[in-house]
Amino acid sequence: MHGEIRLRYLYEAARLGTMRAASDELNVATSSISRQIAALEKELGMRLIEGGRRKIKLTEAGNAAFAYYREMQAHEEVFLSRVAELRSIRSGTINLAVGEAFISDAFSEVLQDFMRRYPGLTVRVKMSGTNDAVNLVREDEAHFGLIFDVPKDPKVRARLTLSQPLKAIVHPKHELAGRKSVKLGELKQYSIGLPEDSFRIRQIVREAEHAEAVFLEPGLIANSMMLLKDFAKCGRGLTFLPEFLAQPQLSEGKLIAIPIENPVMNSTRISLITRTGRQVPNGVYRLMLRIEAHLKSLIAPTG
Amino acid sequence: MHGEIRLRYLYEAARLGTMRAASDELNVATSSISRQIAALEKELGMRLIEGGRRKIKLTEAGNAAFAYYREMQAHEEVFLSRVAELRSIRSGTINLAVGEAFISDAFSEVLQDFMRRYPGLTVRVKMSGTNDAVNLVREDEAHFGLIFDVPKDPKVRARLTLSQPLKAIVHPKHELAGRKSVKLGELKQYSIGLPEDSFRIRQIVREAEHAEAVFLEPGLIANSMMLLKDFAKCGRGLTFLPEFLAQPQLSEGKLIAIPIENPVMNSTRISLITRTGRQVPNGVYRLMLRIEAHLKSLIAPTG
DNA sequence: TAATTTGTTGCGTCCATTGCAACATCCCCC
DNA sequence: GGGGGATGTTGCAATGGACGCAACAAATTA
Repeated sequence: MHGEIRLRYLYEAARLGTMRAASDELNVATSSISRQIAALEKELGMRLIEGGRRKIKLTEAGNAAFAYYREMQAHEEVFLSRVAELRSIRSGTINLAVGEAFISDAFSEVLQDFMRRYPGLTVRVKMSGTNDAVNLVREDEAHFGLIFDVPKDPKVRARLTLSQPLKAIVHPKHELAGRKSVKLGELKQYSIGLPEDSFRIRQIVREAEHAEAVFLEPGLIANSMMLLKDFAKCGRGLTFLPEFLAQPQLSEGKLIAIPIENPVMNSTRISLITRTGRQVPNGVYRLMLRIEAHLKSLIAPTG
Repeated sequence: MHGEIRLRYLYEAARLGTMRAASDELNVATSSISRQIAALEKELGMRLIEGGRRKIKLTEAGNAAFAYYREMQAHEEVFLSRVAELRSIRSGTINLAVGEAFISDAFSEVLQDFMRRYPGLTVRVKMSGTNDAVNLVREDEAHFGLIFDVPKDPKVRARLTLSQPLKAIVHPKHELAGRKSVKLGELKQYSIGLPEDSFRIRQIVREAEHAEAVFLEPGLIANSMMLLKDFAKCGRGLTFLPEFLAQPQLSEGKLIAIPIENPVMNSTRISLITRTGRQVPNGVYRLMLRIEAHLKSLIAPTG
């Protein structure tokens, strides 16, 4: 039934007592009111108003229609206000896909700062491997993504790409601490912490190993960057991380980053990606700008 | 917004994944789908589907619209089934206005028998004075009414009118029990039970008293016919009731009805009334027929 | 009973929705 | 990497429903 107007007319007529009052209120001819109500009655196969009287009085079916319309009205109102909320960035959900390498103190600080500024916004962060993150972005499951790589998929575009070599991260008192750079082969003798196979970092390390025909035996395999960082921080061994991930500790001198003489490890980049051609909501756009600024400020002075 | 179709199209398109599938499902041109969705987006001032992709993917606002439509759909379904129920007499409410004189065992038996036959129907009985009952019928607050009178209001029509004189009701062992008839004046010496002033019966009795210049002092004033009947039944005194109200006891010989030699008391009638020109629902009509039959069967053999 | 108000019906008009067709774009598969 | 198929979008004409005006019937009020 396409009886939205029909119901509306019935409702107003019943509410105001006469069709003419309703027609006045709605700025339509009385005949329309009469016709639409009649049509609705025909459609439902029942009388909705008591016949043969002047003032409008609803039958039981009429009352049901009346109540139904009012309820529908309330729901519509809720819906519209929800849309209005969404339109004015004050509400909504931002879906964010971040690759393995981004969960750091500084990053969550940026996030929390943003959320403090837009209290109505919900930011949902999905941490996953780089590949998964790309998929999430391509399928519009995430508004944008942060990955430790540069996208090859044509459906995914990088808004920002920053060079971010993998470096050897060690404790200041570590044997290698003073070195300006190291070769991959030299590291065999040290205790090494590496992420799981599913992590892009691990794959890159593997590529580098392969290129130099070196095989590194990790002493620690973890699925948490934090854990690997802590592993280095307590001096037990070294790990490979993009510099920005260890930024605060590097500044404070609690950790040291040593460049690695290997083309693969040095050509890595991080990207902020969106689906090609996608127009993101306002709130999402702001968070994107914020994160871009953060990444630039973090990386520019360093590398 | 007259966006019922718009929402429907959006819903189907989202549900089926493509506009074409939706157009196929809905038997409309794909262009309509596209246009209506675009119109809805313009109306709401937001994008509802993710742009620049093949398969339809809803934005957050789109999801809100989707959920809204589904909910609305559910409500409509409920409404329609409610109407269907009402249409097939199986459900609904019958509003019944009965005057003072009708609350008897036999009457409630008829009612209960009817309700047993139509379990979905709700019968709401409003007992009141005759005047109130007439008003309820005139204002469509009651589908029909049973009154101890004949209506004078042109807006109210009597479907059935039966003569039903007020008689003196006494116990078989009462002093008057053997009499074929009595005059009003003779009753002064007996204990009499009468209803309250608001009852039509009382008014009629008062008219009769006035006509014969007699004043009856009631020993019992009650607002319950049942109570008055019991008053007579236990032999304490007499009361005035229309015969049919004491029917079962009269048949069983537990009470005796004595005609009164007074034109006012003998010209009283009961009526089944409806509002002039009103077309009553099917269920109501059946109950009406049932009650008419009951009244006729009750009264015809007696008088 | 006359006057006023209210709901209903006939007829011509207007606007939204539709279908068809051409087009731009995208995706898949060879 | 290039065609073939599918998808969404836009232009144009046609259809149909809602509308307004006006005359009418019914009912309430004076």
